[in-house]
Amino acid sequence: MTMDIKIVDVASRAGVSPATVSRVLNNTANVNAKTKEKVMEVIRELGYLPNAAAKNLRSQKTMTIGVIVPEINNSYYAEIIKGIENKAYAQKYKVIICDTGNNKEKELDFLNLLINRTVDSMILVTPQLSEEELARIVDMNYSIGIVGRYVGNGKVPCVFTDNVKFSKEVVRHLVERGHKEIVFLSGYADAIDSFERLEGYMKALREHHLPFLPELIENGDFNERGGYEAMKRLLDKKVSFSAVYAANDEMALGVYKACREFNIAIPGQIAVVGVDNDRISRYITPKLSTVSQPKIRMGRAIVDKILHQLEHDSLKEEDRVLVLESELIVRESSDIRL
Amino acid sequence: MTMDIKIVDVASRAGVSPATVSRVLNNTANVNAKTKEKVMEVIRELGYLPNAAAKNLRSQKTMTIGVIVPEINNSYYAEIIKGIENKAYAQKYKVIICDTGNNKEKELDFLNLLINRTVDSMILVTPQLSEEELARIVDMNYSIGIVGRYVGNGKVPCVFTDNVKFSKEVVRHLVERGHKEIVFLSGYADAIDSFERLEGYMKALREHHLPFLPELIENGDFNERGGYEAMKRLLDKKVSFSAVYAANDEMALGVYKACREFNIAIPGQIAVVGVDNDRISRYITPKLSTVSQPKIRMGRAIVDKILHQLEHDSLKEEDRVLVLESELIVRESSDIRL
DNA sequence: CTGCATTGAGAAATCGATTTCAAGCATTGT
DNA sequence: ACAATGCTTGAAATCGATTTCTCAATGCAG
Repeated sequence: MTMDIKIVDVASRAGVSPATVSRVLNNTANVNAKTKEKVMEVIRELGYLPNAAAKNLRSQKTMTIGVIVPEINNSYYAEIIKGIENKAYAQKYKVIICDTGNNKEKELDFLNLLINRTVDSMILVTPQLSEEELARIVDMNYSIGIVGRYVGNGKVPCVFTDNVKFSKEVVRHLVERGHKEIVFLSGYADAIDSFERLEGYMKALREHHLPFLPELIENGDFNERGGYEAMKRLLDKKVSFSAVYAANDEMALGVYKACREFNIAIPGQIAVVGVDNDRISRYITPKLSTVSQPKIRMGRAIVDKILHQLEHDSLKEEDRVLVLESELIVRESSDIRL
Repeated sequence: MTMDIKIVDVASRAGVSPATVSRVLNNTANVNAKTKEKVMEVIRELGYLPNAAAKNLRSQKTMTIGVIVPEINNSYYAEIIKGIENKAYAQKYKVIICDTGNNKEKELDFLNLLINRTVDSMILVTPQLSEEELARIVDMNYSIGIVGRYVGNGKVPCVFTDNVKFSKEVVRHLVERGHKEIVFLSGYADAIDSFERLEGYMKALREHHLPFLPELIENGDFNERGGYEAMKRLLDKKVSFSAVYAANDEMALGVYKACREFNIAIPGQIAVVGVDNDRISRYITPKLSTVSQPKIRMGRAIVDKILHQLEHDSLKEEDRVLVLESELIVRESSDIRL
């Protein structure tokens, strides 16, 4: 064990009381300039750093926020985390992470860090919890923030992109390229993102006076494999279609794989569009059209809101919800006139 | 503010002293079965969780480890973090992360969390710090672990793959395919990985009785752009070569880009091999030959060693260092006879 | 039935900071 | 010259758990 240096050590060496050292350290009251100088000198000399646990206990703050993501090794979440960490660090906060691996148990367990005061606030990225479950936490006056979905509760800051809006844009783009039979490849059927993207898809169809054909909807799981299998089921069904809108790039990769296997040309025979602007979308052949979301900015933004709320104990409703713009990036996989 | 439940609340409600509640909670001494049952019931009833700061302060432990990586949104580091987080969680530890963005200042600053006892241990992934700097920390009896490079100091657990060994394998593979003039694209010239990969490259040349030509070495920065520019410099120099061994996949992507621009066929005119088995390497055309490292396992392994050392206050030398096997994956970009 | 070991549980000390309370001293105004 | 005010500072309380110390009650052997 290291023999750590404590505030009393600094105090006695500087010939003052611990209270004074604390005052110098935190600039929390006037201290004679000379005394202050002496104390600071001793602090430097001994390389003193205040014990975190003691500080946390007394101040009832930890300067730490927790982040819960489904999968940390997925560029979408990794970038959001980067945004969160960078902003947090700039505000002197630390970040504890939890990779749930889509395990709701772990998500719930991790929320205990909020209750036992390990963290001051918790950011949930596309949580599995329902609105009611979130509400219960907030009602106990714990601070949480959500990334990736809208939350009705008037106290929960949230940051996300408008799934409905960009989905409509994707469909419009495909329609403009002459497509009339467009498949929608959903993610988890119960995920809010899937739902909203489907909603945008349907609204766009209506706006363009195209019929909604239920057989053109298939469920995946947001993973490559799910996209691959969904695509094979579609091909088996022998329904006719000329374009696929996959709820994310991962599933679009699955579509690519299936097409390669069945010798279907992209975009010659089938156009493909994904969502997320995963790095791979730019490198794969043909380059994948996709929707880019400002992931790092989303991370930074939620931290902003949470810390504002923590410090001011409130947030105006118009500041609570932030809808960030997403952008349709048309690349080779859909850029062809039918 | 929530009115948190404290141990005294549980105690009074159960008609016992806080000491007894603590004993029940931590199984640290005999408690009458009946009393114990009653206490546990009250704990469940009130949903009591012990305040973390108080616990940390008294027990001088935080059950938290810090992780410092250069870039969290880079699949290589993200996977290592995943391994760390998963293993840590299984052992009831939390993980605080730091994304330095290759900023040594931030790396040093973050190490203070070790000194102020925010974390029990710190894992550095390919740190910028020198052996001496690391030694200084360890000599003050702080616990650290290293991923991605060997450390001489007899107290620092480290986990890595043998750069020299797999570099020799890469060169052997290229030589077997008939290449004699092989470029080595280094990462940061001062990074340990660059150095060791270069060493392996040189040793392999010697073993195969090939001359070492300094003009075939170029420096990059481990990023795509660096690889791209290095490749252009090489082409400018008009030296002759038929293969490129890039110190990581990122730089190999840069090589791809340069080749596309100059209409050089891969692998027809130039073979390319990278390192890391980045997800993209499998999706890009032509598929990139690369070296895969067991990233998640590396993360899990370092946590194992650190916690063992924390608990037993020692580690046998043979347990301190772990060299994991890497695997050369030959794909299209190099799989052709010259 | 006495003496000694064992079990069970409370009172109080402790971890290392911050903050309140009170007081000493100097300065200013009348 | 004396009260009032402001500036510094230290002593002690506090945050909420864990752990040591102590002692009462019980069990068991002789």
